[in-house]
Amino acid sequence: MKTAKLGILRERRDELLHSSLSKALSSAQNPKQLHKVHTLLITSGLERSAFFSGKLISKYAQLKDPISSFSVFHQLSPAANVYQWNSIIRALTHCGLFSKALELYAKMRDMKLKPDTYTFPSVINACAAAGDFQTGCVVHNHVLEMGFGFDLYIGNALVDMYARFGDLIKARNIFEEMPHRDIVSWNSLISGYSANAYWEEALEIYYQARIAGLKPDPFTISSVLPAFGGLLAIKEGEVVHGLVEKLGINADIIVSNGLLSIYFKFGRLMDARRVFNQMVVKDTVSWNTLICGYCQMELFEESIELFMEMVRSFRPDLLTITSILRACGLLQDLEFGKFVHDYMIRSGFECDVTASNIIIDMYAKCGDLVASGKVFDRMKYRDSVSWNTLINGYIQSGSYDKGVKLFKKMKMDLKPDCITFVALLSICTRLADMELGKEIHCDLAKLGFDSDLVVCNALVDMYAKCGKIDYALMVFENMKVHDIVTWNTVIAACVQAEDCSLGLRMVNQMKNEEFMPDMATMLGILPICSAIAAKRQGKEVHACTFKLGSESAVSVGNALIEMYSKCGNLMYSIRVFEHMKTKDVVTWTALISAYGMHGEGKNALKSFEEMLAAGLIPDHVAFIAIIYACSHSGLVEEGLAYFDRMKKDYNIEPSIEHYACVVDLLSRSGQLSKAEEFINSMPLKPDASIWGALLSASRASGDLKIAERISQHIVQLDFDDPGYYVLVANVYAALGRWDDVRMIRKSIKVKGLKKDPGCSWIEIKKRAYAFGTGDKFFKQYEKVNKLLGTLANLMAKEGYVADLQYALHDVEEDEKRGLLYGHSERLAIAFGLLNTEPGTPLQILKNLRVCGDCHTWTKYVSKIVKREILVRDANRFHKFQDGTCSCGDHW
DNA sequence: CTAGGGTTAG
Repeated sequence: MKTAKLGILRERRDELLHSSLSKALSSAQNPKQLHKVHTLLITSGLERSAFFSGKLISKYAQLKDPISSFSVFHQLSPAANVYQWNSIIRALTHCGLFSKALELYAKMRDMKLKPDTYTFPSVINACAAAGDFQTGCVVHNHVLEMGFGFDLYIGNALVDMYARFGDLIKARNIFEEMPHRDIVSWNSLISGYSANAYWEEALEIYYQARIAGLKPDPFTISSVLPAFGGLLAIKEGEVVHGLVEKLGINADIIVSNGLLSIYFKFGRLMDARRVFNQMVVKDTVSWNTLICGYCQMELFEESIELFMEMVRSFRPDLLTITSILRACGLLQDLEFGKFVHDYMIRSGFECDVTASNIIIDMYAKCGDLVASGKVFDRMKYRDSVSWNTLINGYIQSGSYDKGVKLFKKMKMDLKPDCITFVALLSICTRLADMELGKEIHCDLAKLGFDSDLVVCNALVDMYAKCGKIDYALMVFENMKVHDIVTWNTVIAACVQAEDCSLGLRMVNQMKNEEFMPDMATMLGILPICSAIAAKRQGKEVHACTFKLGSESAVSVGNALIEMYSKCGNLMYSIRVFEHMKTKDVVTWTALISAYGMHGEGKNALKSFEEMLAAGLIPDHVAFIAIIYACSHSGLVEEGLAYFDRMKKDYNIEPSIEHYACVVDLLSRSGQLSKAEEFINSMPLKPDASIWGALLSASRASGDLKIAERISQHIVQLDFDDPGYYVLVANVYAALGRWDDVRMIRKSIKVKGLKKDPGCSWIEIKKRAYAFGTGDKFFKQYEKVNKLLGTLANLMAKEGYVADLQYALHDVEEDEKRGLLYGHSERLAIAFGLLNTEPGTPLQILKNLRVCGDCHTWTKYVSKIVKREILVRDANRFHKFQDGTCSCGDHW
């Protein structure tokens, strides 16, 4: 009786002890309290009880003390039961000791202990977190073998694991086959898609969950927000923001941080700011997102101010520091950058690879490559980004050889990646060093990077800029996917190779593949339009710039000015110029050149002075433009004055192009001997362009004595441009020295040079018609020939006499006249007259300079047929009207 | 069992 009573009392006491210890255990907030409870458990002999040992293990893990967890477990084994094994595996996983957790799982199986459904979630979690795909699959098999495939928690863990491995197909399959799902299942899949940037899929699952009537929780929202951000789905993002308010989860810090982040991605600074200001609790991530967002919007000064504000109440972490270092680099604020670097070292973040990489970049952007190199050398571990960043730093500072050297060192240490090769190719491009380029091409092909889009784009660019358009096109043809940069590069390659028709075909092909042109595309197409005077396409591009909102970009405006002027519409050039809000030296130079081409020298002078008044400093190109403009309007004194001012006032050493312009200026105005004197007094060795300028002028003015002397100079120079040989041959032809003509023609052939055949174009009703010299094989040849005959008779009455020195073959006079008839611009003009309404102005394009006889001929035609005829030759525009030409014969 | 912020390039 007594013992029974005692027994009941003891039981009652044990119960009370048990429950109070249990309460104390779960409410322990810190290691100190926990150790106290642990001691009590030991003294009461409850430490190893199934209930308390498991709790202890978990509680230590919760307070991030895996060693104590393990020591509790260790005292139990080998007698530990499944519950205790589960606890230790979960504890180790929770504390990040994944391989240790997996080791224990394997040991548990070795001991023939049967895992239960509670074992697997943490084991799977450990595989996922450790990135151990193989073990993950093995564990998955165990799950199936044991018939746990339908367990909700295990299924959720598996979805998460495969998603982390990037195997979204498997994750999706498991998800689809789960007999029961909860919000965690949906969240795991959404987050898996989001983390792997499968934005559309993330949204698809999110909307499915919504349709299925699931209530989103903070996990759902923070997993789906990056997808809205990634797709720039502003409207939908705002809807989610509304939903967050409605669900009352706007106080969740991770949700708010997510909202903050997407508003920055949308470029909505004010909305981001509002989210941030309304946050009751902020953490380091909130501040980092804010600071980083300001950096993304290029508000670097403001981001540094925010950083200063942050440090008053928060301790910046590694990510704060790296964000701010990026800002320092982009601001080139070396001073502050050094300060932050120092702070980082003091905070013990120096060993972080990413942070060190950013520091290398920061110093490089600030131009201190020595400091970059020091940081690089001090790093214990380097990844490919470290190497790439330093290589790119050397490239930016122009130390290409150092970049190449570092690349060779890198190859001995680790595998270069596609970014490394892009950097190296840019070295080849900048140096136009194709030998190195080919070497790099081989290197990267061996590693399989020749299928990488960005690398291929860089290859196309490299070959094109090295002058090998055929290689560039070969790489392009072999590419499986293209992006907008591919097209822009290949279009630029065509421009570089002066193959306008190929360029236009590329533009069409690009449109066929439904690529939206961007600003770079426009800047690529405009020079093509300029070169072939494709005004219609040029106008289309102009319209496109409005659609893209890039019409106010300076570079676009500059290209438009050139395009309109080369297409013969000076007025539009001026209009574009006047509408530009910001104008740089290039803008003014484009306008000055436009006036120059159209023979409006006075306006060119005026513009030049206006440019100076606007406070811009002319560069060497601006001087070429103005001297050229003077030369084409016969403003000799003014041109010479600018040549002097360039040296005196702007300290620009004249280059060969400037000298060529001055020679042109003097000789066009008929001052041939002065030009020759000028050449002989030049400090630079005159090249073909210098002698050529004088020669063509002396031929035009009929001074064959000088022409002959100059020709000898040119022949002696022995260069590779066929144009000048043709010029010399023409002089000998005019002198009737046909043996010399034959000799020159032969030497062109021997050198393997090909002269550009004369060619003219005219556009009628959206179609371009091209005519070569002496062409007979076109549809309306008979009609054209008849019209030329009629015109010849009318002209003869007006006093026109053919200048036979421009017929360049050794034939009888009558035949010479016939040859002149066949000059391509005459064919084009006659064709134009036949196929347009009377009174319509004609616009002709010619690849070479107009010959003297054709110039005279066209003047007569303009008077006889009462038409305005605009001819663009290789140099400039000639506007023929009522028997005169706008060039005032200065062509 | 599920969530947020950082680096290099054409």
